[in-house]
Amino acid sequence: MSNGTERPAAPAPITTARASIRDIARYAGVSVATVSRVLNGSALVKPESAARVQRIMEEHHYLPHAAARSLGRMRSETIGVVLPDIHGEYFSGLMRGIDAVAREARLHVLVASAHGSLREAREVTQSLYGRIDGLLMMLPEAVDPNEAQAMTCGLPTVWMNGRHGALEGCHVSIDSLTPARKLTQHLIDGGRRRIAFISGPRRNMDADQRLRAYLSVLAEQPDAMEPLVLDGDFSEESGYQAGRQLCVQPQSVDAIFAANDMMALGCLFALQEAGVDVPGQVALVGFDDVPIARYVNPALTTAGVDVAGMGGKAMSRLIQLLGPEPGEATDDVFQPNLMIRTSSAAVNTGQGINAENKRRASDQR
Amino acid sequence: MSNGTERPAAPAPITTARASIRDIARYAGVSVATVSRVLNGSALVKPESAARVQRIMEEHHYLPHAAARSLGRMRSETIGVVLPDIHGEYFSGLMRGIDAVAREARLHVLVASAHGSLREAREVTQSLYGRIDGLLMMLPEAVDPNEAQAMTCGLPTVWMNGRHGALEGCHVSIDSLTPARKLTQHLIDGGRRRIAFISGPRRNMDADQRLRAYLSVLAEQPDAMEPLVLDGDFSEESGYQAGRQLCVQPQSVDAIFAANDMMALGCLFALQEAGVDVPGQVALVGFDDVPIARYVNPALTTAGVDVAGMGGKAMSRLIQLLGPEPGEATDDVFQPNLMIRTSSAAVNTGQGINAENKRRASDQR
DNA sequence: CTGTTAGCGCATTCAA
DNA sequence: TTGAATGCGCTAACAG
Repeated sequence: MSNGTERPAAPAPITTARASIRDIARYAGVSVATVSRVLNGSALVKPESAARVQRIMEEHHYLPHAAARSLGRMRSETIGVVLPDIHGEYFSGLMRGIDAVAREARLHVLVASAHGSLREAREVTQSLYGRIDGLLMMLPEAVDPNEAQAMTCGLPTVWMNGRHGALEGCHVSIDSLTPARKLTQHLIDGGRRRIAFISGPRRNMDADQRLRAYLSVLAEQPDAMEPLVLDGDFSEESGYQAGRQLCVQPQSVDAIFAANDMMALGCLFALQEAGVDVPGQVALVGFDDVPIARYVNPALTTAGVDVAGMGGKAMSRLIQLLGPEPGEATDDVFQPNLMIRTSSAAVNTGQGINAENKRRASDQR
Repeated sequence: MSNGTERPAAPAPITTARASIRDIARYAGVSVATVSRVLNGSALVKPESAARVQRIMEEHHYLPHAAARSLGRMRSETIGVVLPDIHGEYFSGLMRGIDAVAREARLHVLVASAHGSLREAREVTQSLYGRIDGLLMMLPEAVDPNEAQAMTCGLPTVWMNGRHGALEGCHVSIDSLTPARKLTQHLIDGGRRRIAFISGPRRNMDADQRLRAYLSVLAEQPDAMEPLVLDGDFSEESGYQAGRQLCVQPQSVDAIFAANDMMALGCLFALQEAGVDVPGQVALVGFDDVPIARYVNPALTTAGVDVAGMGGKAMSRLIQLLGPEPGEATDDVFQPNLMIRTSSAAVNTGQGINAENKRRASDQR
């Protein structure tokens, strides 16, 4: 490419190796520095020169080489996003929020999934070094703060969803504890006492908070039954299975708290298949407020989590971190709103309650 | 950083500017080339030297700088993925498929959304130049083939979902036409004649194929009603609205074909809210087979689209394109499987059919 | 097996 | 307002 010493006229075919800044400089009859200046919008260029350079660049379909530029200015204008996995509405919502803010700041986004593994998270993050200016991190599970700190490779980092021990730095997260407590309490307030819980993935920090909230509220409620926890993994399939399992002896339970909406929906369909009336016989609540939650029948009570908002906030914070005024460590916590809908209507207002359930609920109130 | 001339002992704190390859070379008492060799696993290094270099690298938390490496070898080990937008299961499924293959090949993934705009797709792609080795492209709408070609910036590209005119190059897509025809025919075979269609976004290539399939099958069916197309945009909300609209005069329609599942689900919930029996009074089919489709009640008939599979295939093809044997232009078309479920059960087997519908359906068969 | 040398494409002093 | 020179961190011949 471009070893000629004269100024060729024909624009390079765009499928071929592209012109470099030197070629443009030569064609335009200026120095490389000048081309670099117009590239970066420097004011110290004579308008005519600038125009000529511009024209030549267009004629040759010139594009600056990002890697070279990165190396020169030690900045890639790219942010790395490391996530536990790539699944469903949660992932897409997060990415949408991140992308919206990144685009505004003309930043690129490099996504990497840890595939649920801490080791992979570490590896992938290291291989990002030199390719990104900052990091948005969400680990599949809690780790030692030193370990977490080491994983950033010294890059400016905003942690999402969950503090790792006493880890310093900037955090953005969604509180699960409070709304999960409220949801459990809401079921109790509705006259439910025999509440089952469908858990999320083991070691997942959100799932864990939700479970703990459920357990703690039950513990404070003397006339509630012993906790009943069914295994789930956040998939509708696992919710469906849990629902079927509960249908074997539906009388033993009058409410179900699923750790996320997809499982709640799977569970709902299992219950309906078995002819169990929701919320008449069994109340049901989820977590996340996925778009479909309000459309199902009965509409699903849940906690409205603004994942996109959190992603956007994380990106904003990171951008500030990269700027001249990084500021102190921050910790932004998003509070979900409770979306009380039909699936958790109180027993005395529910329809089609069978006598036994009704009696028991009244007895215990 | 690293201007010393001797060999310091203390490992650099990882929060500080990191050591470069030169520093490591100096500390290890070898040349930069040797360090580079162990970095790239060259066999031409004496084991002892390699071990020593390895140790020094670890002690200093050395990480090679990706941008520098990119520049040196003119390869970034990164793939750019340009998508029309970042929404829902479709996006996450696609990314999951892409990521799975990319990870195997130790490639990074840079995502960029065009936010529905062709202009933005062009801009973002250009700004990716020098940062990526290849491109996975999915445009928000069909464009002129030259235009499309120009947008690649000469980068090896695999096009996803939809050929732009006579554009050459590698394509991977999912056929919507055939399954959409089959779904329409399936409704007719089930005794339905008054079939409405809920459309997707204007100019979307998939949505367009599905609509055309619906129209063409109806045109071939002399005793079917005139096409009735309601506007939608692929969101459950728009499906819900369309469903409500249809409920105003439910007798006028005995089947609904929604251009995707989310709209079908929104529509289903609107119908149920209005007390319309599905599939008794109205049959319903969607497209995509989102995870939830099989769990709703009645389970949704749809076309099973393997987006993750398509994404993975696109990535595989691109990897080949980047290798020593790029091969000829290819065109892989994925055929969705029809998932016939309860929501489209034939009229004579449906339950709770009202007399009027039953009569009409029989008359027309 | 190892070191020396010369880039990769661009940004950025420092002079002019 | 411009150009020449130097360097970013690493790779890749080539010579030893």
